[in-house]
Amino acid sequence: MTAETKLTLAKLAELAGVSTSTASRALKDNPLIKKETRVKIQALAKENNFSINAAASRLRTQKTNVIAVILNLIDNTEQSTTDPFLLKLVGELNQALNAKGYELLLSNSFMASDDWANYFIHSQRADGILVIGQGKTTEKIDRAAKSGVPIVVWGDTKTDAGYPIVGGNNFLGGYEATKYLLSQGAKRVLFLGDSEHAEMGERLKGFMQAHEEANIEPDFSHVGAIDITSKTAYQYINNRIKANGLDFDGIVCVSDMVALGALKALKERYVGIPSDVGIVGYDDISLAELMHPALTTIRQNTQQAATLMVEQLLNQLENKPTENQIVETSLIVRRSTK
Amino acid sequence: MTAETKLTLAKLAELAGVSTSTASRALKDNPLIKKETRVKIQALAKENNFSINAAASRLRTQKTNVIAVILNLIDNTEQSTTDPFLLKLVGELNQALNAKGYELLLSNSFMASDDWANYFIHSQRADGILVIGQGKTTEKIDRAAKSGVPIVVWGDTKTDAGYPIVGGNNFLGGYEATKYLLSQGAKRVLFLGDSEHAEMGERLKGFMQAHEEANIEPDFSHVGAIDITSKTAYQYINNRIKANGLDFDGIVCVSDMVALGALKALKERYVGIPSDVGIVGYDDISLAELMHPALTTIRQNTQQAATLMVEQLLNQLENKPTENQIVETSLIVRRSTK
DNA sequence: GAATAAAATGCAATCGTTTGCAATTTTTTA
DNA sequence: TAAAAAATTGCAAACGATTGCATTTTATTC
Repeated sequence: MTAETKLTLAKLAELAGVSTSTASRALKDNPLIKKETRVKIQALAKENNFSINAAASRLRTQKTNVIAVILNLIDNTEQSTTDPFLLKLVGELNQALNAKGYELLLSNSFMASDDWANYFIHSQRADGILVIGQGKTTEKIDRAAKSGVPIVVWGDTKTDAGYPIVGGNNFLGGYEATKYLLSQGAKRVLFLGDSEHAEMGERLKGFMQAHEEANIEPDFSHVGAIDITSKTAYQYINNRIKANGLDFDGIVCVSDMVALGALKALKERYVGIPSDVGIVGYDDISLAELMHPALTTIRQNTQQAATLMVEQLLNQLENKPTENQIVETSLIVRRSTK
Repeated sequence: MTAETKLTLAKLAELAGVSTSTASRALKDNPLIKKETRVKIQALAKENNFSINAAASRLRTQKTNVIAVILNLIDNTEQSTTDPFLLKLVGELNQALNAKGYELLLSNSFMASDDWANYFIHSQRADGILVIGQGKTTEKIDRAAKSGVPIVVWGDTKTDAGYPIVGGNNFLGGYEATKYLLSQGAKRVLFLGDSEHAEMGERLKGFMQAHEEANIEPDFSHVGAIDITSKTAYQYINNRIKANGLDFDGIVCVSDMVALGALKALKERYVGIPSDVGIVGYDDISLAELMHPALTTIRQNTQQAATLMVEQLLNQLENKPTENQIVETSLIVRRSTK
């Protein structure tokens, strides 16, 4: 029915009785073209459901208006595909990018070969890269950045790298979480998370600092180095109690998911929360307040995070200077702490 | 440093001392080219970090190897950006698409104008469209499909549309959830969800059927028609109890998120779960088993869902026949029911 | 009303690949 | 060893939009 041969700019121009150059300019509202002509062509385009061929346009302009977002998974953990915080961030990035006229190409670090600069940028699939998570090693990121590709990373802002990093104030987050627990009377606080991971390492430092200020010697046996999933947290707490009994009265978790795992293990053993053990999570995912007890946690403003990341990336695309950015972090007190 | 002018196929060919045609074919392992030449050029390409210009390639071949995934949000609900189930599905789709050599362009229904066929396909941004959710009206989907665009929808498979739909067995899910509650002695079961939404409507039918088989007259006052978020569920249960007292002893929820909201409201009022009220969720998101009590729920196999959707889409791209597909659905019994 | 300036439009090259067909080289056959 | 067949390679024309520059049209000035 409507199977006229595909509508191209040339045909549209012909329909309008102008040249393709005029048509092209008219569609972009170029003031070089008489206003009258512009509106006429624009109307015609709308009427005929015309839309510019992106492939051709990209080839010609050397610009794609696409940004690749890479979920930088920690190798074989299933974390990221599932982690609500990261996925939420993806959603926010999508909004933020759209608002600036960009589209979002989603990737994870498994595919897309190892050479991001080539795969995404030189191949003209995208104009820039947003990486979610530093992973355990920043090798790939560094390589891409070194080759001059516009790139922004969500991670630990204390890392001094050749590219802008946007992240929460992890030190402060860890500090406040811990301080709050201690101020409520906790004496033996556990840190649950993998401190080799840069962001988590910062939080651990905050954890230490809070102890120092409270004149409590942080007991390193209380620092649990585990991979960041609820399942492992659950197992860890279970095993620990089995082995040592309840030798702690507070937990600082590196994510709400981890907190949930811990919470479950404790509840199953009838440990009172917050009476026996206080728990503080991290991220403030939407479920945190639905928990019972509702989870005290450190909120990271994902919307702001997305906006800042996109901002920094656009700065690079426009050759403006860039800098690391810190996202608001705040302690949300709920019922899992006294 | 490495700022030689950008490497194109032509230059690579020159380096190798062959024509661009030969180079092009060699890179695709075309048997037309002598094996020896092929490996030589491939090696050279790897060595020089060459990668084909996607824009040019797409223009020439009229194929993008990109699939657009549209989160078809229900207008101004904040649902989808947050809903773990939908985001999980996105993650799985990404994997499934990558496995078939496609990339994933993420969109939500807010942007991308209203004319998907044009915006994504005719403009050569993508080869096909995967829609997550039917929304309240399928208008946009219908329009896109009518214009002959390859499209697959996640939704209610009972809908008879001009395009393949992949979805869970919603009738069965609703049926089993309800039947289980009734079999455990529940007498007044609430259905929590918006039955105007096609998938939810099916679940409601299953709900009815189970009642019929158990010879219990489903009391329509027990069908709560609410928008599907945990917040509204929480409010609904709160208001209801305030108004009517505890006039039910079981809840079938249309999502785990809704179940969590309900759960929270009940717990706050010290309603025993499952002793006073049994709850069954839907989706089996990763948090379901972390709840306390762990949530009985209907699991939908998202991985299978993603695989089937991609399969149906590829069928369309290859002009093979397509059909609606039903994803495995199973009752996972945990502690929120007797 | 002619000359000049300003505004509007069109020409044609270009972006980098792919591919039908023609041309060349190598192998086989008689 | 020449002719025919098979195996390799190269030529050149697309794909559809954008844009510097030239050209035409319209408005302004004297």
